[in-house]
Amino acid sequence: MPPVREPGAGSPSGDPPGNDAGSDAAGALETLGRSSGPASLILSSLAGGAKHGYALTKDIESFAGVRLAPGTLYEALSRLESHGMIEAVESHDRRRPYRLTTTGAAALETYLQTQRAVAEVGLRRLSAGWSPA
Amino acid sequence: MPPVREPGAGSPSGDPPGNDAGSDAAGALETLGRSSGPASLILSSLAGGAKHGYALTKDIESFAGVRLAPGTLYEALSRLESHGMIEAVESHDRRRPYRLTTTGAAALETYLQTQRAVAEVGLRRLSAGWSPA
DNA sequence: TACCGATCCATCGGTATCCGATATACGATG
DNA sequence: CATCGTATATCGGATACCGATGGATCGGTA
Repeated sequence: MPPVREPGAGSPSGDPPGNDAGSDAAGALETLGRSSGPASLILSSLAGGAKHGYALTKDIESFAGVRLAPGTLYEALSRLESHGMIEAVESHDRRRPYRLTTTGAAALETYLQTQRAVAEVGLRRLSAGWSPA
Repeated sequence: MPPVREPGAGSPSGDPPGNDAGSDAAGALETLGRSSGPASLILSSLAGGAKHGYALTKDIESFAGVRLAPGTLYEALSRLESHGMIEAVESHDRRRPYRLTTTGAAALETYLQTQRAVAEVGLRRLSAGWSPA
């Protein structure tokens, strides 16, 4: 994904139409889930330490206020694993914990920075007054 | 949506002021689109002024690096309109401009604040070191 | 004039994401 | 010993999202 820029700082036609190569971590995250909704929540949760599915559900609910349905959770989990963003941890009881990989951490960081920047653009526009000119 | 809180970690700057929205505007936004991907982008774009569909596509691409497919755009547009988040503006030429409503602006603000806070939780966890303890 | 690329709106079919319900099973608590 | 919280997994349904397609209009230029 190209860097976030706010128009007005004069960049006439700087955007190359050719899309990003897709080989970088941020692009990869975006292919996981249409809007990376559950995926980024799971990765953020695992950034706080390895957890199994049920613990993820509760952690995500506490820090984001979102309760992921079981289907959503396990599907996203296996998708993330097959993309090398997370990996399973050995266990002998019922639980199947997952851990963030280096790839996953890098992808998450880039993604969250973009998310935050985009949110700030919106908030800035709102406080500048959106009423009809 | 419940307030965002990070368990066990002090929040130095991620200080959401007493932001109980009072209305369920934020919750309503979340029902639009699975993860409010395109919807929040459209609303953020309109927060910068009324625009028609094509202009939205280009604006969103410039500030978020995301190109919305036509189908996605017009579907989201009519969904947002039917939920009272945006409204059509009179026009006599080809263009069909839309404008943010008060409801839409309120929902967007709450949503973006949550988004930013959630992103900051993830980033904080990442910089605290996610490697296995 | 004739052409052509950029602008502008809209619909359709396919697909994967997301969800809720359901099934199974273990451990503690009453 | 019944019930609740923990814990994982799968299935079917709904639909958001996407890409392709199809027009129509406008401005520039050869």
